[in-house]
Amino acid sequence: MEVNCLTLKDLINPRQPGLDFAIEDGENAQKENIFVDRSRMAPKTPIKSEPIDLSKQKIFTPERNPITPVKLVDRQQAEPWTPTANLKILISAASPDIRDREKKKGLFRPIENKDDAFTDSLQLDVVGDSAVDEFEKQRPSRKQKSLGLLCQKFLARYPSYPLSTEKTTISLDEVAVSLGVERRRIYDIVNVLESLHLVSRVAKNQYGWHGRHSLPKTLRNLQRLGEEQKYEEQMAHFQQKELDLMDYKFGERKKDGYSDSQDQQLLDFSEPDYPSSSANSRKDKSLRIMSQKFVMLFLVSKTKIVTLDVAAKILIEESQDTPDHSKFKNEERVDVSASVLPELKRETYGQIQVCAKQRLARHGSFNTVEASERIQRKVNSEPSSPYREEPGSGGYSLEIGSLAAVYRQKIEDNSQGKSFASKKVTPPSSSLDPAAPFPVLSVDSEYCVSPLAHQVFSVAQRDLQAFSVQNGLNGPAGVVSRASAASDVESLKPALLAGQPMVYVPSTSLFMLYGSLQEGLSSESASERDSRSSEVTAAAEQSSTPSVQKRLSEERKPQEEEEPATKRQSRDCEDGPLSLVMPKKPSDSTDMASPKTVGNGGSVPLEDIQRNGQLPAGKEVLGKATANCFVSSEWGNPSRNSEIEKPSKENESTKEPSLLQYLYVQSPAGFNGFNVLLSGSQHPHAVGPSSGQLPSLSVPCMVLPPPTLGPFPVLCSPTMPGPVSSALGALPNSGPMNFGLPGLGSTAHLLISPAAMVNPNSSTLPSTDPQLQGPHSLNLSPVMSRSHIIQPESPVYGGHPVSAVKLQQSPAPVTPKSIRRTHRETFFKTPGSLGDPVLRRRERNQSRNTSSAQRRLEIPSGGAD
DNA sequence: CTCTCCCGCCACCCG
DNA sequence: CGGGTGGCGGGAGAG
Repeated sequence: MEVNCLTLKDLINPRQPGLDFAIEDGENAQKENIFVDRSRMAPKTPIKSEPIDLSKQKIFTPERNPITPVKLVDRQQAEPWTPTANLKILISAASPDIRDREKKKGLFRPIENKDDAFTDSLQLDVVGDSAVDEFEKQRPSRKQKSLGLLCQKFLARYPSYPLSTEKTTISLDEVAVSLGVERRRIYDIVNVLESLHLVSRVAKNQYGWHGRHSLPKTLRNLQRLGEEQKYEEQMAHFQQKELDLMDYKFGERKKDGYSDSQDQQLLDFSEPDYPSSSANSRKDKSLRIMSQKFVMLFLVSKTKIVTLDVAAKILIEESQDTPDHSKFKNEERVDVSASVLPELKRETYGQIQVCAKQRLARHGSFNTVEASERIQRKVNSEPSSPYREEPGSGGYSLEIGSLAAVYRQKIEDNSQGKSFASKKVTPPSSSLDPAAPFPVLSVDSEYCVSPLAHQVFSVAQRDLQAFSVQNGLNGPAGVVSRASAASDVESLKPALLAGQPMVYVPSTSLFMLYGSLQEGLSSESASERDSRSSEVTAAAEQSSTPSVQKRLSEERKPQEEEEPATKRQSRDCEDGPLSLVMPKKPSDSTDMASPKTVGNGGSVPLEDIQRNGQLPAGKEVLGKATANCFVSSEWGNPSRNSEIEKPSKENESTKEPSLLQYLYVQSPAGFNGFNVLLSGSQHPHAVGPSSGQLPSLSVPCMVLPPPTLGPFPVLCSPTMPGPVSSALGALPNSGPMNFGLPGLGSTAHLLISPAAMVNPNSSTLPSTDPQLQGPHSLNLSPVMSRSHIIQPESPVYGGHPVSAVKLQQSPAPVTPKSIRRTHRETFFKTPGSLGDPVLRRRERNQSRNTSSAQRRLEIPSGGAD
């Protein structure tokens, strides 16, 4: 694997999720990634500065958001290598005027693929000529252009949970420009999102961004509709057929079965009358409707496995009105939907494939382990082929059960060999212990925690995957990692298990969907939330050592309860972004998928698990590498939503959204291979007032196990130092979490500090924003007692070396004040959410006052939902 | 070679 | 009638 250090640049420009993932070694994937990175990196200029002028619109913040950079990223991603991407970046970096001009010229549009020439020139300036050549060589592959990625980019531009007060307008043109794609593509995305009510059309060229607030409801409704439609049955029917077909094929028969005729019986129902669908005249509805139906299928599916084939059949049947050829189109529609919702697509797709295969192979029972192995193999073999659904080959996603199995094995293996890592990494057990107050400092000192922020998280979500992959976190089998690495977002497919615990890979979309679902489902009680997570964990269950976790969880609960109001929001954040999704019980009427853990996984007693929600997450993480972020996020989040946003604002205040979201340091000295993820710019900075409030800072950090270690327990360091324990109690997030997997034993622990630590005085951090922004110079807050200089030896991507960062650790105990939720929030937030500049600002302002310590999130009334 | 799905033309419809 | 939308064919690209 390549070394993975994130350079500041990287941090600065949050890459898109998808791309990041790709980073892996996978040949193809890497190529892409690499290029992308380069392009990103190439422009040393503040890439993020401003992506594009979305600003025109009133409230949009998306652009500015840290995430916003996504745009840039997006572009890059979209056209990663292409000069165009660079060009775009440059332009964006450049003054608005320039941008405008460019736009006018229409450079961008053509740009997508074609402008190379033009871009080249530009790029040259910024980047080296050679680079250009390379770029040209590698044009953006189709993958890069995929709808899935595009969709992610799109989503990244907007806050997941926009304040109600704020209205975000989406200008199709702007988006198209910023994403470097044609409008036509944007329509596809918008239509799908519209079907989920994430956006709604306001006027021509104008869509309103609703965010995920209503997503849970929407999903519930869809689920309900799907249930009414009896999609589940249909699916089962078709799936069965599919399997049979496979068998037949092998046997000799051919696909008769497939034919719809038989199936049609099931299909009688009429189209869903989903309100949202603006089924007006025209076909237009098709995409929207198809999307909804597709989602419905997914939601309804107990197995959570939905093959495109099956979906297409069902949906097609429903929409028979259209002529035959239409069928084909419908399939395409489905495909589009799937593309937009990559996770779903992949997952389902892959899963089915796997199952079928297995079945075929073994006529019989499906051995999870074997299955997983196969999958791994496949994944390994074709990491790079994101697109390929791998029709025969397996899927990327694994069932929890299989995943867990593999995972465990891997863990064992790893743990044995790599125990060392765990040793080192794992700081004082005490630290881990929830009860123990917070080892944060110690951790920091030991591990070089940086006072950076949570934004990290958002980034982390995206990048963690990459990290993990790179780092070799792929532990469990590499399966996950590889899969994720595979390239695009798409490759990362979470496996969703319908009633079961889900293993979720953090992909934006999925996150959104699932997170929301959870939220919605369990709207209220934190406890439920916990339970969910616990469920999720189920898969991991065994592994976890509950004791600590339990404690943590216990502590948390109280806290959570304490802060009901906040909870909601926080919850959102938590659930949403973080996610592991576990369908819990749907508190609400519908239980979407949730409710029961079906089972693959686990049978872990919920009780134990509950607290462990984290653990599970951890497991997943292990499994999927990427998961890390999520996990942490969840923990932390209890109250964080609002906060999260706030922080972001703060960043923004500086103006640039924090460029740095987090710093990834590859095994700095002393770490034994552990990589540290520092949150960047998160400071609460808060400007004056707030700063005062926040005396001490702890730095949130994540320690990533060395590549060698596959699975690892995650340690979250609460931002708070000493008081932490209390803090924990107060805030769910705050507590350090230790996730240990039983099997892991020696595995390294990840420390994640959800909350960012702020420096009380901040003197050190004063310029946080700038610093953060500044790619190169980062000052970590003095918080750290010791200063570590971390040099990223090998930059992960482009290899851009990150400038060395010095971390000063200040033993100083962090006071709660310092801690700002902001960090955390950001941390946990999904990329999209993070990005919202506007929110940040507002929140920031609002939040500023909130002193509180720790983590109480005060959510501005408005913010709450 | 097969198959997926991206591109973008151009028709549909709204205003 | 103009322009926003988006259906749908063609073909590039990936396996």
